[in-house]
Amino acid sequence: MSKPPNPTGHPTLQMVADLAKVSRETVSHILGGKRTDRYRESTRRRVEQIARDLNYRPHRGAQMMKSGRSNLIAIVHFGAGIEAARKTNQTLARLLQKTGYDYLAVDMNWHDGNVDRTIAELIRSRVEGILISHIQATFEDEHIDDLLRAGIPVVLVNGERRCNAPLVSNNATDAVETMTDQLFASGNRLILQLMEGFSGLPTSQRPLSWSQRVTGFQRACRRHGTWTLLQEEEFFSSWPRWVAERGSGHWGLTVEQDAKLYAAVDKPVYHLCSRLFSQGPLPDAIVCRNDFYAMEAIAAGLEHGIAIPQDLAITGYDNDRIGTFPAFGITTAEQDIEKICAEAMRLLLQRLKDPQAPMAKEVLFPSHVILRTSSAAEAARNTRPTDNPRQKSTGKQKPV
Amino acid sequence: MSKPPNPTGHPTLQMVADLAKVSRETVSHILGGKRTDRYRESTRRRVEQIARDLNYRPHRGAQMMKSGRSNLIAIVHFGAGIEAARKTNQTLARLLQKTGYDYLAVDMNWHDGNVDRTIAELIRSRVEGILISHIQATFEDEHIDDLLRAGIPVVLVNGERRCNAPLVSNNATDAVETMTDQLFASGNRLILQLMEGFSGLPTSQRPLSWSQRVTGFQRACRRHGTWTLLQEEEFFSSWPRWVAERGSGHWGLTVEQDAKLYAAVDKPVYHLCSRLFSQGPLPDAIVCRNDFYAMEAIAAGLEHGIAIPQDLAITGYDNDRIGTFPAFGITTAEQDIEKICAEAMRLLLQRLKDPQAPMAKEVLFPSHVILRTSSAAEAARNTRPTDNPRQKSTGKQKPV
DNA sequence: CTGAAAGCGCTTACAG
DNA sequence: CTGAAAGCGCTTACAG
Repeated sequence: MSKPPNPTGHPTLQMVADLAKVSRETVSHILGGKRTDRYRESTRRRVEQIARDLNYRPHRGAQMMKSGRSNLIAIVHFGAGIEAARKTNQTLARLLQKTGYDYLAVDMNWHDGNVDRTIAELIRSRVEGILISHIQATFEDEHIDDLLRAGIPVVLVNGERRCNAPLVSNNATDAVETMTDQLFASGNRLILQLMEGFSGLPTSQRPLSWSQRVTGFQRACRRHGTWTLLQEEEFFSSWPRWVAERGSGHWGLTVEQDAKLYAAVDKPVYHLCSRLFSQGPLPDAIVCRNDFYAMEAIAAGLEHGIAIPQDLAITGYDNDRIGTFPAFGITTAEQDIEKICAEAMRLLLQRLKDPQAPMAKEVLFPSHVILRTSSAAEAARNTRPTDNPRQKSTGKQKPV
Repeated sequence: MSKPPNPTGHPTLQMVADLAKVSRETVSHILGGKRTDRYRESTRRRVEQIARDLNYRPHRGAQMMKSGRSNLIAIVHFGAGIEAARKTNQTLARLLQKTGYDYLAVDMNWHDGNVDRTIAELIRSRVEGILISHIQATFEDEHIDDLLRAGIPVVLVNGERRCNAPLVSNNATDAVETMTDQLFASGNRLILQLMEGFSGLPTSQRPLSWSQRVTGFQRACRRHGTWTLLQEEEFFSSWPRWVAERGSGHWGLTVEQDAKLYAAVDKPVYHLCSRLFSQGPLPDAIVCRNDFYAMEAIAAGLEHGIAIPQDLAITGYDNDRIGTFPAFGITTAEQDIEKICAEAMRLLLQRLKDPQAPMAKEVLFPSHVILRTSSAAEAARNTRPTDNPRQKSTGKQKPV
């Protein structure tokens, strides 16, 4: 039976069927690519042509309801200000396309921090699985549990641990250890690592990315000398003593900054470095959490006439585009995003196929160190006048 | 009649109704917040409690189908590598939440450049309206028409024009004119503007953001002296002559770079500047398309021992975070993203309410110039040794 | 104040 | 090879 156009004006399967003089079922089969052998070539072509002419698109809601599934996997992310996060999301999307699933992108930064609302929405959309990329603190264990209770499997990609969901991520430990090793090997004796702090929280409960970086740094420091953990204020008050001891050994200091300062877009590393650079003396090197923060240190250095790496070596993490300019040449580490995403996808698909299957709780892939000029690890640095806090330099990079 | 849990395991309205000993309709009304006055307080509370206990979420597909609408507006964007784009998307999302619509975020960068597939998906999801943020060349007039033909209104936000869809954007003309004016007023005589080229395309058909920037630059140049448009190779071959004429007037040159080079993440401005800085002589100032490219010029300058602004002034656009560090201090312009997004939203809602209503084709909001140190517009520059291409500098910023 | 019924647009198992 | 029928999970207009 023919029908008038529906209120939203979108053509329906019925309209295509009427025009083609076949039943709706036939159209559904032909357009869905199922049982195409059952129909005459001429029928098939007629139906396809009419669907095209009408600009017919199946109604996703109706398909979902009838087939009992959404065919949808959600990629939940938290903005994409960091290049590595952007690449992760894109890679996940690309891999997902090959699986035949459609995907829903959910940017938590667009949701006014209302995690509950987002979760309700994901369940409402009946997504069949969820990949959470670079999870942030606002997304807590209970939120994951809400999803799992709704029968939706969750895999965490490249971020922190959460109870009851497997995590596939990079392991920064070895890369940071290698970079720190190189710094000591190049003759640096007093090295700072700048990290966000979590006052009160026992070290064992710190986020994974924090522990990895600190552990890597710590290992290299202990191999060459001594490692110490300091709060920012402790650091500034004890700094002259560390400098005085520089000659007598190798020292690595992890400095914890105020977590709130660090999380806000408030240039925590720039501020610490500015204070340090203007009162001096300088450390030999600074190990930063990522390239973004390394750039803050470089900017502070430029402002205070401190040349990288002549006066001070710097390392980052994540291989951001900004670090590739020779003027900055940030020594960094690159994650194997392709492998990480592929493994995350594999775990999710496996769980979708068999919800009971045993599954790894955590899979970590090592990162690859990229040596550039900022760490001066390639060409050992010249002897330098030490402990001159305000020494000027040319601002010109040594040719590589 | 009671039912077994459905295959996907999600609780249904029926289950809530059964447990509450009421009909499905009652549950629908109560949970939907409609006609709450019709039911006893006790019924309402019982139903709500049971829904919560079951973790019931309505099936979006079923709601869509029954109500005949999706209540969904899509925000289509193209990655968010640029901070201004990120802010635009977030602002749109925030404003959308106030309207009662849900939204669907579609990142075109996740779609392997397959615009047709994305459009099919948007129609399939029966979105009721679409906001396209920072539209790129791959999304063409015909794509917009496909959406309009499906009865879905489209509003373009902060990007380029497309036939048949209104555009709400910023107008860079005045801001670029102001920045260029300031450069001339500070004593600069030979100024370059670096832009992506569109070889063959008549100037009138260039993208809006191109025309605005070039027009603004042109106006300031014409007021102070002469303006010329050059292709990159023409520029390099004629450069010595321009330098020779510097003393005799004020000159503005817009240099068109290879569009493909410019679009790819291949540091076009960095490469041009490196070539220019290594062969010299220097211009007095360079006007860049945005802060991102201004940073490329600064990086090239640092590499070649050219200090900003002592040896060369630079301006950008879009007020990116990187430009706020005193070491870079990029003079820039900031869009009124809040106003732009609010107006775009207004247009879309108006069209949704009345598809026939007459509507502005284009609404442009001026940008606000932010003077920083890179343009040396605040403190007139010192007299400088001209035409010394490899002159070294301290790399240290003048204190502001 | 409450409930029975119709139906949105599809897909699939089944009958012919 | 093709079609009639059932039904997914909701909402709404309507009857009581």
